Amino acid sequence: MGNICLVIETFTALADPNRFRIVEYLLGGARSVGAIGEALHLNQPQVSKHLRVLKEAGLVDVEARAQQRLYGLRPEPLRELSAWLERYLDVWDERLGQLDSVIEELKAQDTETAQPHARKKKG
Amino acid sequence: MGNICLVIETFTALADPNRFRIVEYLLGGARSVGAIGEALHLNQPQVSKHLRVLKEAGLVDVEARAQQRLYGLRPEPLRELSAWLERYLDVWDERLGQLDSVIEELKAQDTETAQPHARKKKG
DNA sequence: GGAGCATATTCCCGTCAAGAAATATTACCT
DNA sequence: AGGTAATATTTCTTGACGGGAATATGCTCC
Repeated sequence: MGNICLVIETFTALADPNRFRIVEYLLGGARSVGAIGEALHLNQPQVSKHLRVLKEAGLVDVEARAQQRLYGLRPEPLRELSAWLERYLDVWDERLGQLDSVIEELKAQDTETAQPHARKKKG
Repeated sequence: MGNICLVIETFTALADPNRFRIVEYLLGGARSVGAIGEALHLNQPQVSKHLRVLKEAGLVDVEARAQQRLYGLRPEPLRELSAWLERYLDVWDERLGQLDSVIEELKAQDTETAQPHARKKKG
């Protein structure tokens, strides 16, 4: 299980609309601070500050290129998020499965009257 | 593509540690307000307020049971979140694939000197 | 219908974070 | 080294949010 605090930090970082837009924009590839600001109509200090938060959350990393810095996405936090999410999706799928088995059981009981040949899945 | 604002709303709702804890707790099944407060050491008004936010984000729903109300998780927002996430994971897997093909290409160029028999993948 | 429990809402306060403008830092070029 | 472009940081203000206490609503049972 990945550390929970990191997931919350990811949520916090992505809860801000402008940071979310930055991340979405960076999905197209690493970009400079100026390019981000121009594309998203944000002034430069805002972009730098948001990138700072994203960097502290591990969502982006920097690569110096001449006098500008390219920010690009880092997969790790969203992979952790995915791992966290999976626990929930699994539980729901499981519950669906239980529902299925209940349905199956009902069907089995139906056919049981016709043919004495039913099986149960779980113990 | 699910609506983006909903994903941000999900992030916002889960960015608060106590709301996050509530959601984690509810993964074990629907619980009453009092049970949540007792389990997580939160006083009742806080729990109600956090549940309100979670409900407005669609993360929980309520079922009245006698004089108490049972709050349970709703799968939809986290499924949407999963769909959003998949775009990112796909891109990264894709890039890994490209990296693989680059490596393959380099290998091919290596063998090209030995045997004149190399192939390229992409046009 | 009143008593009592479970939950929801309101009010107030402290804190924190985002936005804007100005300034500081860094790196490249000549 | 000075000039300039790109980025980072600071300061300030303001609005939003969480926590606590008190109060309001709703439901059940007698």
